[in-house]
Amino acid sequence: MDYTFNAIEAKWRQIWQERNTYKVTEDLTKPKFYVLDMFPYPSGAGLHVGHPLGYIASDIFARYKRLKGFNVLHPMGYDSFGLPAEQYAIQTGQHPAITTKENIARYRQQLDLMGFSFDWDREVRTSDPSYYKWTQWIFKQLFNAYYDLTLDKAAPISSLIETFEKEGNSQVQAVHECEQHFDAPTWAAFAPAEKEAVLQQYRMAYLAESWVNWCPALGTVLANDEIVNGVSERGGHPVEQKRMMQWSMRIKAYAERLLQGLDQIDWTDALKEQQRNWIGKSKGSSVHFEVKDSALQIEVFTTRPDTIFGVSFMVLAPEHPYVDQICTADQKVAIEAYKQQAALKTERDRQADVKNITGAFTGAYALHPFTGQEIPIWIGDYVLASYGTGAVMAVPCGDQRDYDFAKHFNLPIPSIFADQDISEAAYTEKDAVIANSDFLNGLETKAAMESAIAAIEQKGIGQGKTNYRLRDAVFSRQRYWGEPFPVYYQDGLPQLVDDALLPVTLPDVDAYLPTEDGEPPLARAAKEAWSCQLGERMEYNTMPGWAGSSWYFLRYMDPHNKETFADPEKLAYWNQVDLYIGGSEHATGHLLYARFWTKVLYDLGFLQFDEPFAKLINQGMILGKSAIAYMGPDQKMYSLDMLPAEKEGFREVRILIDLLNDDESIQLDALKAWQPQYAQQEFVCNADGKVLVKREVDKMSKRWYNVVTPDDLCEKYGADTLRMYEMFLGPLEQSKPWDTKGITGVHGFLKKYWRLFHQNGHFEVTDAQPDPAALKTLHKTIKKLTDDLERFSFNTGVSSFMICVNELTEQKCNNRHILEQLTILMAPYAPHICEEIWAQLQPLSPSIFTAEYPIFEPSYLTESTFDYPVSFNGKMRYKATLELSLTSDEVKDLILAKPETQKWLEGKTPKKVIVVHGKIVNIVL
RNA sequence: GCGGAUGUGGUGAAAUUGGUAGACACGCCAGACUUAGGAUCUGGUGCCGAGAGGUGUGCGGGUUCGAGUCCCUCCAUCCGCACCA
Repeated sequence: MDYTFNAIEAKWRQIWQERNTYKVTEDLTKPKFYVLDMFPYPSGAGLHVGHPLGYIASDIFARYKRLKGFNVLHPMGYDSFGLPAEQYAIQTGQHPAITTKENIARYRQQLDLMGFSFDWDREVRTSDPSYYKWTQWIFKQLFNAYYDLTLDKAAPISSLIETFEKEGNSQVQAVHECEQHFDAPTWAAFAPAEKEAVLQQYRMAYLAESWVNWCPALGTVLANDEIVNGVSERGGHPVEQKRMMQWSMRIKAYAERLLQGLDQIDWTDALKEQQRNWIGKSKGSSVHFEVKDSALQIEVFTTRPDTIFGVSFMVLAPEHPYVDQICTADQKVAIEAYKQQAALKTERDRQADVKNITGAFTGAYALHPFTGQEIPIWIGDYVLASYGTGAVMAVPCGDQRDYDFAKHFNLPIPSIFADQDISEAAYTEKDAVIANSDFLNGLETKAAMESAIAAIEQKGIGQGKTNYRLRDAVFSRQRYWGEPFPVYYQDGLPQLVDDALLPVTLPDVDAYLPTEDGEPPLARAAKEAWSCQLGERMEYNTMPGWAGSSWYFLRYMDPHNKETFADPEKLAYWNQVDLYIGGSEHATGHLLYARFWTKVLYDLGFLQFDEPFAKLINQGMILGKSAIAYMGPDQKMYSLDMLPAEKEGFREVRILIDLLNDDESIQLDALKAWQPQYAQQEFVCNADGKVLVKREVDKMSKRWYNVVTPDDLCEKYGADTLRMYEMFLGPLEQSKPWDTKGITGVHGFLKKYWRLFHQNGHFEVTDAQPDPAALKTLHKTIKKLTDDLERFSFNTGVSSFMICVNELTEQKCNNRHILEQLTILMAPYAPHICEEIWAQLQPLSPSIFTAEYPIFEPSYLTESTFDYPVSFNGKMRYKATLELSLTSDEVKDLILAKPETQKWLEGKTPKKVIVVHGKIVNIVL
């Protein structure tokens, strides 16, 4: 009987669906386990073999946990708002909802082919109104919250308003940007617009004018992580800085907790380090410098307060608000010229141009807070307006950029480090002894910092301070295909739409582009196209892509709830995601925002956990191997081995990898039929009459013609083979090029497994007592497999199955007990074939996933003897089989008496003999 | 520049606590069976060497009876951040 994988897989896919095998409900009698994949954006290209890699791993783990008796939540859905569908809509006029629906159908079909154990009843789509109703609701909670520093958590804005009414804002400890101080009567006297303007500076979700990355070609604002090398990630359009009224999220308030929280979760160091980097905590001190002949004080932030006596000038960012006020009349022209020059440069140019030192003198001087010395104030574009206070105290002897600036403009470089040479470069290490610094003299960095901060605080000119690089996240986009805000404007003030009117559904528009006067696409919607129409107008912006993905893992717990985003009891039952698998490209985007929202929801009492993902694994990317052919100047296509040494005039063309034979030669007729430009193609063949191509590793993508789809492989080898092969390729975390060649090995293995049950043309197992050799093989495999799964080593798991089947074949084992246990072990990896075998073994059982996971019994592995490797000076020479009951001394004597030992001793007396019981013998000569 | 990861046969890789380097596969070589095979089976396969043997985990050093694994210097590749005060 042959292994007819196509028929078997189709059969079980249907049965699982009919029986709803993978449906899961809350079950308090079982421990829960939540296995989550990063849900995909359903693109028009469909899935390639790289996408399912993580899904296969998580599916294996989910099935394993289920067999182990856990109640496993393993859902899937779609991150279905996004730019590609909108771009397609702009080009074709087709509503993005239609495109999205079609793409989802295709994804579903492909995912089903792979035999995943998702509970599809829990599917979520971020673009579905029943889902984004709750995204809007969460936005409202953020709007109605502020960060209370005394409680160190988010709290309702209503309690802040109460405080304002009682005592104004002078005693309020909160994260805010409000410069204004007011008492209760003043607050009461504020007009509604004034009150709202104040509140906006406290709200977690707030409207403010901010510098944004504006992409004119796309007509929208982009987040930092949507920009790659200064151009938009999608489309590669230029991006410029622009000041605009935007919704933002006060994520900065959570900087410290987002940092601390990393210690509680099991993620890779690489990923944690990326988040730490992004949050960018630095400790130091603020210092105020008085400006000579002026009431102004310039505040700087420094991480090296110990070097304060080394300050010889100050540098402000060209955009710093004080520049115009302090600039002297005779420097006005130079400063204006420099400011204009700096403004012309895009942020990208400013970054690229590290070598060029530019700046201008304002003519003004600051006074050193300790020495009273006059310090020239310069402006320079190496100081960023958006970080710290937009001003630095320059310590040229201790900072290389300050040093370069000083050298370039001939500013003094006083030394404050004992015995350090600063004639060539700044001394940036933190291990020098401070000198020429009054009360800091003779101190080392750490002590000097402490006493400098103490002195600064005592003088009242600053204080010890922690700074974060993390910026508040811009939350509005001028796009169509995203969540509408639950916001309208009344007297120009933003107001929330009442819960009863949610969701505010996406209105139809006549075109998916900004309006003539630059308003977002939603401004095109007719009044009656809106599901509700309040105030003067609705908010025309939509939410960014990360809105829906910041909480989808919560909705899976209770996807159909109409009363709340998820029932508190269900949230409590499923709790954190126990295992999250996805790509590392989301390190500073999605994974940070999801943690942020989780913490806010926790603070507001909606969740019982404040970290969403307890353990996270990044799967590596599967790369494609492009086929590169060479076109000569004569327009002929040359075989790789027929290229002349001089390749002048030759160009590389990528051709579809499906047109290749196994020996990397082109199927010439197929190429001619592929694209019209090759219909009449002539070739320069090699001696074998072939045209060979070069293979190069690229990202797997349609545009490189190197895509391999899971569909073809499922058809040819079956989903079980593909699942196992993807795992067999190597460690999950590692990126690797896709190579289909090895798949026959895995396919052959499944056939060999099948043959264990079908030796005489029909299914046959014996019920006899299993023999010790088979039991040993089985239990060795149980132990190895379980260990491998617990450390997510899926590739070595597959090897263990191969070893097991090889050994059982060798032993001619067709014992029911042994093969049944093996089948359960293998079911997470190859569910279809194992379910089919199981149905033969246990006809009354509804599914192999109701079986019990095999229990490892160590006694089957106990041995009475051991093959001791005997090594001389650490080099293994021969093996000696000895009883394990022997003591180390007895082993030593027996080994020394062996003729092989005498041979290798070459007449010498061993200096030392090391016996590690049950491991090794080493003889030192 | 800073941070992180990786480096082992012709190829993908394994070696979990310092204890037989190269498991398991692919490929290749030889053979069996077959009208035929992209089927199946058997044997071999790190490199050098006829062999005995030597040698071998990016380079160089160290610790150890013993190092792919621990420590130090350097090199290469990939990823992230980057004028962050």
